[in-house]
Amino acid sequence: MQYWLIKSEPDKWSWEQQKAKGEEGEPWDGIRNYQARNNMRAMEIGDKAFFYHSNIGKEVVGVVEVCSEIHPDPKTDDPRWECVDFKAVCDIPKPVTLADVKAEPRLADMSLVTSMRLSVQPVKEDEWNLVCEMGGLDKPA
DNA sequence: GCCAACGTTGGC
DNA sequence: GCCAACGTTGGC
Repeated sequence: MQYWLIKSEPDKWSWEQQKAKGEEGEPWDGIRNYQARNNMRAMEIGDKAFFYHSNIGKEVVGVVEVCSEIHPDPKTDDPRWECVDFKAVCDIPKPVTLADVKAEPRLADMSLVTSMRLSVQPVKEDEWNLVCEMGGLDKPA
């Protein structure tokens, strides 16, 4: 079981749209970065990820779960690009903003801070637990 | 809307 | 294989 963080501009694909898909989930297509794709290849069904709104909001708004194996990106014929599907798990009661993360010394090594532009990134277990706590979840998702 | 950071592409 | 040019991301 590993933890991740995925970014989306709410203009293009928002948390509300993700939740509306429910159990069916949604392919995380459109990733055109090798490191991000490699992270998706390392995912297993049942892994959890934070859903982060970039650009607008700049906050962690929800928790999703990997619900498919890696498969070709349906949006392109280029065989290099693959993706997994995510389904919504729960809201973050108090969204954790980028400013919150930067203000917390224990999160200084989080990829969100150190690899700002990476759109699919790993999250360490202690980081995961702390962000859950900051977000107002009683116990980590 | 600007611009810095950074990844990718392509010429040599 | 280097590196300049270019495109994209994402914070501000």
